Amino acid sequence: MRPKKIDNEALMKGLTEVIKSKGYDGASLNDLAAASGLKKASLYHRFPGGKEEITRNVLMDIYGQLQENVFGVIADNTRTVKERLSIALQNLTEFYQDGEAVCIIRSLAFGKGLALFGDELRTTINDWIKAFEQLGIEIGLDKAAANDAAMESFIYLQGSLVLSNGLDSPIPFDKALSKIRYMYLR
Amino acid sequence: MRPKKIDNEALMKGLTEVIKSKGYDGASLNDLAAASGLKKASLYHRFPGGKEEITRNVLMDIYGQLQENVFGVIADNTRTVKERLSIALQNLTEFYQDGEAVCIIRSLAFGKGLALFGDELRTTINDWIKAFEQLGIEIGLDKAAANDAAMESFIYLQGSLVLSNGLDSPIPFDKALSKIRYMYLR
DNA sequence: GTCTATAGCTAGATAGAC
DNA sequence: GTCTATCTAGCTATAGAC
Repeated sequence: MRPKKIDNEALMKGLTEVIKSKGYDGASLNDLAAASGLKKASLYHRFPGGKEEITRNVLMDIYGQLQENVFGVIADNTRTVKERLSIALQNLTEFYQDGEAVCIIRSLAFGKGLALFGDELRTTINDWIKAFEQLGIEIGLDKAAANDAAMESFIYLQGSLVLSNGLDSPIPFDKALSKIRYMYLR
Repeated sequence: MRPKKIDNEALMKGLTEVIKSKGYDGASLNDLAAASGLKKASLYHRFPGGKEEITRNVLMDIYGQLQENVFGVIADNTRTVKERLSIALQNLTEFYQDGEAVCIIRSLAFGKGLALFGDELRTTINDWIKAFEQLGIEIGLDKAAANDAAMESFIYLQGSLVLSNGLDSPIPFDKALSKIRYMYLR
């Protein structure tokens, strides 16, 4: 087996950057090739399903990162609620580059993206809800209130990213994370 | 001057539908022509600037609708705050089809859309903030708190639409509008 | 003002050499 | 495993008849 010119990690990093910033329709294979360091034909060797397979892999990669750095942290009951929240929110801040980055869930949740990746998107969103719901129960909320709070945390994150992206300001994102923290530490 | 086959209102309606649901990159001139009832070349006669001009017109049209049905209603101090909120939120419910519709602000707030229409998007968002900020001041909030509440209302709307779109459920959108109402009527 | 026809280009995707 | 070269389809945009 011939060694890979670009290892999987570097490859996914370049591909993810393009898909996140340009969206599914806006990202061309030329863009993806340029950002990954491979030629188009080589991308097809790695991902025979083309752009759709590339995007699905990017989405699952991000799903894995969220599981490890957010959902998993939130669920780790060897730490206090406060510690878990601090780590998870810090990881989210890095993940979304202080509100500068676009969330792939949002950029795929309409048009062709929703049709192609709706199942994966719903899984990711539901995992978010489940993780924060459980955290709500731990601080004493009943099931319904915990579900409300979990949805609210997701809404804060997504809405503040739209606002921070649109106004080109990190402030809404930063404030939204503070509000999420406050929801669970009050 | 030869009469138009499709009047401006019907034309904008078809174009808006496509841009909103498919986004700037996802909407092709064939899509736009099919939805508008005109052929591609006729669209260029009406909009010499092509897809960019079409999208800018759609965006400004929506901006006008928001001004009339939301910002203007919110600012109409011949009515009580409660009345104004009820009408504006009802109009938003129709505008976003109970959470089924995609918000064009969100679908344009990244990639090529943000580069091309960033100014118009910022204007629209800032007008939203200003309208709700003024409403907050009317119910007794100080300037900073009113600004916070206004941003929060925008965040609730956008975030709940991402959630409702992603989960294909009207519930988050509906609850978010209730929360906005509650913020100003408590 | 709308149309058919088409130019010119870029998209996604594949064949086959190395 | 990666590349150059190429195919076909679709794209944005324009020319010119009616």
